[in-house]
Amino acid sequence: MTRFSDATAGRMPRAPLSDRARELMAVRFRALGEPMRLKILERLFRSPASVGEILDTVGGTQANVSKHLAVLRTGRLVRGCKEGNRTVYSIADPALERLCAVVCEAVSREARAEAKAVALLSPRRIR
Amino acid sequence: MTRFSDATAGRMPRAPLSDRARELMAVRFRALGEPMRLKILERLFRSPASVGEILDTVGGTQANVSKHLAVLRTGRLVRGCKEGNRTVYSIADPALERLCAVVCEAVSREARAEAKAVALLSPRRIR
DNA sequence: TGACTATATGAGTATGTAGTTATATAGTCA
DNA sequence: TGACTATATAACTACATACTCATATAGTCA
Repeated sequence: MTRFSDATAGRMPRAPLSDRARELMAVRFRALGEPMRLKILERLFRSPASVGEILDTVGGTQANVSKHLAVLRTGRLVRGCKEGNRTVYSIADPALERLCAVVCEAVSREARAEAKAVALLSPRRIR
Repeated sequence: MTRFSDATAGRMPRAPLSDRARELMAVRFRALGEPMRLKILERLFRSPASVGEILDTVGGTQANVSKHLAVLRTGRLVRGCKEGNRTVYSIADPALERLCAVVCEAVSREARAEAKAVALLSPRRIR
């Protein structure tokens, strides 16, 4: 079996990961690496929703959203549950929102830092 | 400026993100979505290292590693520092290891769950 | 200076993937 | 049953990106 054994809270294991483990991690990160999919997740963080409801929030075509949901399913980030006619999607891993929030904050912090740097370079240039 | 304002610890902001914010997040996640790059980061979690040292650990061609490092730089996950002849790379964001560890553990957990499920389906089948 | 070392980058190829339109599948309701 | 609704998938196009090989850039050391 794949060696994942010595993962420790907040730190990466001391032993190198297996190729398989890195591959699975990459699938998951790749699934998060697309704005439309982040938008879909953002919707699902609020509450579970059917494809139609997601579509109302994020826009785009039904086929496209459906395919993005397939990617998210494959990465095990969301789970789809048939309810009669519809499929209701929900977040599969409770750690996911925190994960996104961490990156969201990092990006936000840097954007602010950059804005400040620009302001210092050209003070009062924009009225 | 881009609106990132109301990020909160561990939760995503209640207000929808801007397209720009989602784009920046996606760049970062995409940078993590590649096994070779995860391998490089794994090396850098241990300590800063020059391209040559990274190359010794992760293998592959110099050109390829160099390009992966460029992607990681663009995503602001690592930082390169010229030291004479060499460029020494290090992790740019201290939150990064935790981020990877969270995903590593999630993947690990599911791999174990799946292994157990398989074992239940075919008990004692493999001697 | 010239030979050497370390790193980055360009060109080219192969593969992946986001998006579209059209269609298939499957549940509901008359 | 047939019409309708909700979702998934196939075929296609356009574009991105991982990799390779070759070359450029820039520092070191004789």
